[in-house]
Amino acid sequence: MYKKNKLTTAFYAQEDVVQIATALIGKVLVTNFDGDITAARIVETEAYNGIVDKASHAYNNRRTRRTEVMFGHGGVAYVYLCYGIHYLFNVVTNTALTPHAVLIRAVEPLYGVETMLQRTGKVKAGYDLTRGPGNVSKALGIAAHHTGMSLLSDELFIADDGFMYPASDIISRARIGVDYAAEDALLPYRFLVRNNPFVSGKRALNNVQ
DNA sequence: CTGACGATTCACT
DNA sequence: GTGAATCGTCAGC
Repeated sequence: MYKKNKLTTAFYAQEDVVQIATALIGKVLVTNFDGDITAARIVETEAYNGIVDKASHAYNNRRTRRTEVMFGHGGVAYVYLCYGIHYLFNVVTNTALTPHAVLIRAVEPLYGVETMLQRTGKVKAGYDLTRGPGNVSKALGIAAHHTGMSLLSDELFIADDGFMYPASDIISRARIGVDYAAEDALLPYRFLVRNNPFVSGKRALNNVQ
């Protein structure tokens, strides 16, 4: 399912991470772990612009065991534990030594809802099933050990199924939870689909022009 | 080795 | 709106 339409190495290697974060809106994130297939359309992303971005883990060339994967080539997963509880799934972009990444913050389920319910322990498939980055990883079965996995693999990849949101429905906002990043916290690096109920944050703010 | 903390979520008031 | 949960990571000693 969707395997023939995987995004390519060239897509992930693009120079402008903000452009990639925009382009990922509407694409399909697919996981196939242990025979359980789940797929969901991306409706919210955030760009992290490498060493010059105070909100990025790689700011100022901060290179540690955790961030090392971002310093490799694009097209691989960067998954880390946040607040000791939630795994956040990122797409590494650009080429080696340019540690760009895009955080997938919300998706809309397309396939495997039953599996998502099992993974999350939820009984009902509401908007909160895949709303917010922690929930996205949980529903799709993504955890820390997937860090470094290629997005060209058959277990974890992103595909283009031809669907596109109207450009006017994709809007930008300041990123969430990055107040520590000073002036960079104000950059409009968060992209979301207007009026989409799976998008995280306060509803009203997403519906505004 | 130690302590502080986070690209969050959920239950509760 | 507020606060707790919970642990890997990282800087500092």
